[in-house]
Amino acid sequence: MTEATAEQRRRRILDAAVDCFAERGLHATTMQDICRRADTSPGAVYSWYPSKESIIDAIAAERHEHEIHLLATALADPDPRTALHSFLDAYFEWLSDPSERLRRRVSVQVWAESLVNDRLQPTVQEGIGQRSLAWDGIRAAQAAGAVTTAADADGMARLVLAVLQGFILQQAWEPDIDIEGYRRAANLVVDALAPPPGP
Amino acid sequence: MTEATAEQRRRRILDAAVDCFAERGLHATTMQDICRRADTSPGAVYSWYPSKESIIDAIAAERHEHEIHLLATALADPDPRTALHSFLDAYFEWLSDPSERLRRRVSVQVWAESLVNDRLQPTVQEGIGQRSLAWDGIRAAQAAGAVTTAADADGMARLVLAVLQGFILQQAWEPDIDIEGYRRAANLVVDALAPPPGP
Amino acid sequence: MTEATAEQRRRRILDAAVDCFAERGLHATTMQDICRRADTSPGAVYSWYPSKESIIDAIAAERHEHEIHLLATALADPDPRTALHSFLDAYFEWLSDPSERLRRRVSVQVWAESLVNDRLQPTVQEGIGQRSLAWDGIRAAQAAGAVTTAADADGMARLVLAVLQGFILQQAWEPDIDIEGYRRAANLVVDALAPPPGP
Amino acid sequence: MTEATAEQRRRRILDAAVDCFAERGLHATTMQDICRRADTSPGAVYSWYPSKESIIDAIAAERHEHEIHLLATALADPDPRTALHSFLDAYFEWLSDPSERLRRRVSVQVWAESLVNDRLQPTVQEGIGQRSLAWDGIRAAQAAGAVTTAADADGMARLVLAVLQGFILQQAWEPDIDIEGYRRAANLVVDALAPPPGP
DNA sequence: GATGAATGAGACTTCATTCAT
DNA sequence: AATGAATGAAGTCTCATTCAT
Repeated sequence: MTEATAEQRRRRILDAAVDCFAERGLHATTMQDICRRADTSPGAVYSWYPSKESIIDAIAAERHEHEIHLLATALADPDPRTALHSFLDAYFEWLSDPSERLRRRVSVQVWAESLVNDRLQPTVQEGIGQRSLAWDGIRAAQAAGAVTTAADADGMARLVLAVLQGFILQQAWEPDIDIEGYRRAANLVVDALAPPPGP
Repeated sequence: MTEATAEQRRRRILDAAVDCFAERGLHATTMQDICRRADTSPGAVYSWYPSKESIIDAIAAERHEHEIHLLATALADPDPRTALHSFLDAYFEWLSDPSERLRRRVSVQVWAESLVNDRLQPTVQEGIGQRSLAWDGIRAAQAAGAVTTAADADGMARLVLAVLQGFILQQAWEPDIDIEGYRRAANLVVDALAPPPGP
Repeated sequence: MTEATAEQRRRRILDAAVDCFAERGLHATTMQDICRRADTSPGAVYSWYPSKESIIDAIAAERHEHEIHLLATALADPDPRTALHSFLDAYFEWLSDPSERLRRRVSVQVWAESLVNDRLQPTVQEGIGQRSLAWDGIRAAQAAGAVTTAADADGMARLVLAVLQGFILQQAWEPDIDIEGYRRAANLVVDALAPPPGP
Repeated sequence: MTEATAEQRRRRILDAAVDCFAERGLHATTMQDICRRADTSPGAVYSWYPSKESIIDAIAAERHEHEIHLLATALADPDPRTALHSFLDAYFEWLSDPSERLRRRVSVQVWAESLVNDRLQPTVQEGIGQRSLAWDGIRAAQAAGAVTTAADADGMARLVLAVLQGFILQQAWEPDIDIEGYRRAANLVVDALAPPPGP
């Protein structure tokens, strides 16, 4: 069996799991549900993932990787003045992608799970990792005079992440939420922190 | 049995449940766990709450009531210029109360549960209710020229709530988070939306 | 619930388990089988024994206790000349008890299980314990000149136990085995080791 | 494929199975375990043995054949006076062979299995067969005046087998058991039954 | 002939809920 | 009104066996 086929099997299982978790939740979803949706058998699933937990882990890890990637890419922007805006732009693009909607719903559930499950803490709460990235970016921007020093970088990094986390939550609650309206409001925040260069 | 005694019984059960839910999560907590912590028996619990779900509902409802109260009180402020700041102040006071820490942890879990459980939607997502309150307040403030019109009230209302929701999440992850630092950053946001009256 | 009732419950479960184990074996017996035979539910069983393994352990322990008791009682005989015969008499009495037949069948299965399950080793192989008791008795008898010194006590202790273990096995295979015939042969052995006092 | 190659394949599978069964037991051993140890695939195994049970059967049969051979050879001894000793000598030689240790461990497990599995009864309990052989031998010896008639042949045959079965069990429990010591004790038994010719 | 991924029945165990005491 | 032993449906996971390649 080629690695490509293996990847395909894992992909199918993970996608099925995301569907189920989004629909019924992490705990109410049974392995049978996942099997049914992936159109396979328990044995087959267990040959790729050793437990239900490991499926949740894999989903969390994938999601985490994606977020780190988003942040790292944006902060690679050489101009600290625009890095924060770039990040927000990229993030909102993801938030606007309807095919990622289920994944975002699952994220909220993984947040909750990570509070009571040490296993997930390294992965999920390395939103801490995100924050530290954000923090670096903001400090660089402060040093460049691009970001206010009226609050410290740590608080601002958390704030920016909260603006996005809160939105993920609200969007999960109300799928038809007005993304653009929220985005405009969010940009006011970023402008407040990193005022766009004046005339 | 007087109503006062009854209230006391319910209180004990709910407090025990919050402890357990905060520690192990909504699903990993068993009724036995709750009984043990409340120092009572399953039968006794079931004579006050007809199901585990109803206990979760009661906790969610209590929490919801509290939030609505916080918001309503702040928005009762006759001066739209300061209402938003009042709200934030009151909210941060609650966020700083260590005895409420467990309750906040449970909130995150209830958020997740409400995504997959229609039963909780009216209660929890009436953050929608909150939002509508906030929205009213912000529109009033806009009308009074106290809040920018660069974004619409709905987006701003969501934003303010997101700033708080995101913080609840982050604080649940990191209990020792720097509240004051975050608060300063959050105030920058509110200032950006509702600039404090100039000289 | 009184301790007597509790004991009764455990007794019923253990007896049902012995029946099932004797009939189908340790592994082929399901918890459902045991429940059915004990006329109870899985939950009830699990409130007395935390696992299927623990039921096996309890049976092994009970059996072990009984054997130690048999041996200790016989060796309490102050006359080393007759102690060995007393022991054999008591043991054969047990071997002749038809109501203990199933228990003996289970013993054989526990022997096998103990070979691959560290958990049972202390209990089952403390046939070692038995042996050491037997060994003490035989040494005492040798010292008293009641037992030949043509072989050492350890080997003879093992031999006596083997004579009984082998018979348990053969009896499990052939329930209608001739006990008295075997007993006469076994007594020849003991006579060979501990010649009855001459005229 | 030559019969020699086929035999080699079966040999490898059986040897692997013995290793696994000795280590983990008949039931805890999976077909995968056997495949891994035999360095082959499930499909390959199934083309030689139609089921896991049939592997166990084959091992039991092999063992049985070996025992019958041992007994038959010894009883071929024309002198009834020495036949019993010959048998014991040959058997102890086998018991002393460390390369057969695992096989002896498996025997104990097969004993247990044969109690609950009709399939194995003909093979394993044809220790009955052994006994009948032993019985013939002993009766011949009794007739020749070489064996006491203080007990009947059946009981004595069982006794001799029990002495060996019990030792297999004890040796399985304690691999470092003192074989020679036991052997000396066992010889006392045989001497008791069949006193060596006097001077 | 060999491979090994897939199958799916069935095992052990948990836990929300009930009800006789 | 309280107790807590009992219930039993349902969940996760295993593994003997098959069959397309």
